[in-house]
Amino acid sequence: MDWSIQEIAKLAGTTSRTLRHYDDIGLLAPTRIGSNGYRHYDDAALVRLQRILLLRELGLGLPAIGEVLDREVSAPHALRSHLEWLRGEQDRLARQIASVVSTIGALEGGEQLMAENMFDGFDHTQYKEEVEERWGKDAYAKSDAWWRSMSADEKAAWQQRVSQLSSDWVAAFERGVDPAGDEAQALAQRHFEWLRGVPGTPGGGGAGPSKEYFLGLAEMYVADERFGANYGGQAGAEFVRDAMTAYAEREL
Amino acid sequence: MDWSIQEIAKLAGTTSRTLRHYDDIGLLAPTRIGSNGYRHYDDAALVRLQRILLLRELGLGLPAIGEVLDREVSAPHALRSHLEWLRGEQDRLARQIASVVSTIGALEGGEQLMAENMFDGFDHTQYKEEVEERWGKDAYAKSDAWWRSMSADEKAAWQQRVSQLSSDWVAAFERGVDPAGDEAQALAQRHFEWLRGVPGTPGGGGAGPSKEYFLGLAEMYVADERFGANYGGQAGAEFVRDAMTAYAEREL
DNA sequence: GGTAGAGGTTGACGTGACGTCAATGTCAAG
DNA sequence: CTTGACATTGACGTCACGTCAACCTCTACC
Repeated sequence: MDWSIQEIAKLAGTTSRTLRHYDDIGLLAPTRIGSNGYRHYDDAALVRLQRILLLRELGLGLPAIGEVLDREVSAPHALRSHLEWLRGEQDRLARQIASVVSTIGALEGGEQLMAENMFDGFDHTQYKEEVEERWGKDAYAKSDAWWRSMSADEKAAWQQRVSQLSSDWVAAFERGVDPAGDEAQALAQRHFEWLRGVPGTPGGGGAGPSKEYFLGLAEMYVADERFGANYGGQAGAEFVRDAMTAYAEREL
Repeated sequence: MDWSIQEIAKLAGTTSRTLRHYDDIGLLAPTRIGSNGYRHYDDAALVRLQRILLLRELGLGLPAIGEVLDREVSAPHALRSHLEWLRGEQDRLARQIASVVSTIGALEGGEQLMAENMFDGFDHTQYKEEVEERWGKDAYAKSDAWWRSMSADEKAAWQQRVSQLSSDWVAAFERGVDPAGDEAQALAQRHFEWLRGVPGTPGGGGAGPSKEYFLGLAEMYVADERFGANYGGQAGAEFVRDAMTAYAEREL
């Protein structure tokens, strides 16, 4: 049982380059090195190599594989934490796919690739037509002009406030508070006040948004997945909508 | 509208390092570079940056983003091919998760991390206890001794034959042939002849495997997800099983 | 003994999208 | 003048190798 590097590579279904790499990083040393520098492997090395490749196919990283084979951690333990990461990746992919699908749909519906994230990560201007139809033709233009008129400092401060509001929403949602309770209603009020500060939204700069606009916006948040992404997922957006709806019914 | 690199980074929710990177790769050049070398950006750059970040969140690569923004390809087209990729990744992850789960289960059931891939990517020796119980105590030992007695060349040739058989199975499955038809039955026969060449399997080296062993093996292929992975997935394993079962009923 | 040809070696670059120093220059404020 | 915040370029590290490049070794054949 004495194989050259190519032989053992073929036996295990990998390449000699990979074996040299495993030697370099100390994962699998050759059994013996000839006086000519050639690497030689025996059957114990083949077994170790096949275990390496088995774990590699499961997606483990080479350092983690080394720890398992050298008994520093148990295989089930390593696999279980690896499993968490795999599931996390799967979730991330699922969300990304949903976003891509919805974006393709929006683009094919004739919408433009708009700049997002100016207001709250949710591009209100994306709904230009809808907004114009419902609240007047110059809403978008006014909003845009207002934004462009701000200094860099003002914009940064604005964004700071926006992201604070957003993360407070997420925190409340994750703690599982009641959308109709005091805490969520206080957030809804802040959201209302915030909208009052945005010209281009009906009521912006004045008395604040109308009940209909506020309710419509809440529904749009749920309808567009990209908003949800900034508010803790679809369920987060629904939480925000419920709180906003309750607020509107009570106060507006 | 003239921002420093830090200012525009904050506005868009990214870092100055990222902006320098985008400049380096030609994705987003600063609007103006001062005599001191400082980068400056205007609102057109901000819009472009935000589009970049939007597409980046969907998972597109920076070169692909550049092509979309420079109108070399349409956004829906780019997104659709990206979507294929994402779905492929999702499938790969799902299979990997299934394998990890099954491996954890096997390990916790007291089994060892065995070397696979010696015979057909499916480690028959993993079923040592089952094999011993059903076909005699020395089956595993004989198989192991036989394998170790081969020269490197013989082993490589063996693996070549094995992988040829495997890929022929996959090809037949993917073409959707009838498991009970001539083509699949010819493959089942080759599988039978192949098993006859494996000592340690009942009938190996002699008249060939028994009907019960052949049927049991076919069921094991379906039961273990790792076998399926080498034969075109779960459905592939089922196809192989059906063909083998039909063969056994007809010929053995 | 010369010469292919197959196979071995080390060394180094490339992949993707930046994070993270390191060394150094610039600018406004006190 | 000093301090501190911010700017620059340059270069390494990430992960698991693929892919040359330049060179050495072994076997087979004429």
